[in-house]
Amino acid sequence: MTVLVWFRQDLRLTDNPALYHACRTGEPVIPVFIDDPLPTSVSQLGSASRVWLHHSLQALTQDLQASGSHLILRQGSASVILPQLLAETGATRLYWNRLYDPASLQRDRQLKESLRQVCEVRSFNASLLNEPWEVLKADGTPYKVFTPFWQAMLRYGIQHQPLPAPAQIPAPAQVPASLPLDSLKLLPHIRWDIGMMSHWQVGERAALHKLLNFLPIGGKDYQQARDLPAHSGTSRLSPHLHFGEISPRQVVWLAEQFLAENATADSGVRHFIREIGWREFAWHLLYHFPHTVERPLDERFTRFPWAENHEEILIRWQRGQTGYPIIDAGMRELWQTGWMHNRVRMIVASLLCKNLLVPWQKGENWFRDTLVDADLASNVLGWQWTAGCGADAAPYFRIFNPILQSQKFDPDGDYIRRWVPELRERSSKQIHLPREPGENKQNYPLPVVDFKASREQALSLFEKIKQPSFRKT
DNA sequence: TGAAATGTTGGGGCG
DNA sequence: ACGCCCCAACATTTC
Repeated sequence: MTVLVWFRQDLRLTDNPALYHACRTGEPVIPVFIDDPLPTSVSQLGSASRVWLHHSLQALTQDLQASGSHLILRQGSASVILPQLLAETGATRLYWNRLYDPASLQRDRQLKESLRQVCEVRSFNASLLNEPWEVLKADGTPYKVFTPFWQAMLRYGIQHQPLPAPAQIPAPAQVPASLPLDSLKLLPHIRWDIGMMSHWQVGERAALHKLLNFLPIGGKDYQQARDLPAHSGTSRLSPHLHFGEISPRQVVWLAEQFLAENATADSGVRHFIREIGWREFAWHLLYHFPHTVERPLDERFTRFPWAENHEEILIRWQRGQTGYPIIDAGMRELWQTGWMHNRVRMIVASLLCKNLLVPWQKGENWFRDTLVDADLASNVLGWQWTAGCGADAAPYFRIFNPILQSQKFDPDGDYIRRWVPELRERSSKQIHLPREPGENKQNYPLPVVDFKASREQALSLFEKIKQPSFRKT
């Protein structure tokens, strides 16, 4: 009698339903992680995420060890590995926490179906406040607008208090063989990961620490501070949430608790909780509209005339060589740290889609490969929102002016100075502006596109597809 | 979770 | 004192 707990993106011991219920059986528990290259590219982890995963697995291994348990690592298709492990260990139960991306959903459904013959299979919700199918409009259809969705979610509430970490995890008499972590080859050959990871502390304990430090300080005027990329006004919890080092339920629970204990805490904390709501909304949408991973939710955009030959332009954008200081700062922050401030994500995305007319999927792919948080649903929501083809999307005419945005949200230019050293000498007034053609600044490129002209071009192109679609949505 | 163009108002300089 | 112009500052509308 043994329980297999299949870890995926729930790399924590606290509030981990699969692990919790496994321990409650009183039987020996075998935690396992499988590096499973899923067949669809959209489910593959990006390179930055794989680096994070390496460290997160390391942390999980240690935490499990402290509880008397051992994480088993395997590589290959889960539909092959799991039956093997069940046979090998004689386990009679298999527990996991659900994933909600289309490919994992399909795979897990099939697995559940087939393995049910040989053992008890149970799955749990560990990564969302509520199941994506639980909160629906009165007519039973999914929400497409955030505010009513979030109001309904708040009314519905969080159904359970976060679960405690098991005090002790019973180990089997015989621990199955495990691959060494290094053999999963999650780290790159050229060790660019070292610089990136110097910005982060990985693991469940680090995540909790970060949240508890953020609430009292960051909660103060979060609403304004979160828009200033030069300040650490955001929680930076996204990668921890992505790998389940902390659960959204814990985040909301602890934030609510903080509010209850600090009557004077301003609405910043509540606004922060609302951001967790956006993550929830993203998964709600992706669950109900799985095709939006690759195709626009708004069908009219399938006929949008994106630029054909955009390879070189895309590369300039990726490398942070567009000649727009705020854009280049953001893209370089992403490259160097695996993360970008949310306000800047919107600005760089707007430039790519609306001024450079590069299909949003190209930007989405780049973010997916370079972000340590790389959350499929949030990423897709964000890019479709920017392109104007998603749910609750920015109207097509909403085009960010990178200079105005820079002046507004990085008024002293500190963020630009941090990531674009070529411009450090510039005054706070000058630093937002592209290089003038005559300006002697050979190490900083001229702007990749004329903002005003490209804006007008985009407006006229968007105008053409504006007619309502005939298809009912 | 816009930007730019256009419209309106009101204070101050000045003849 | 008054009209006139200029132009911020703000509001509205258009893209």
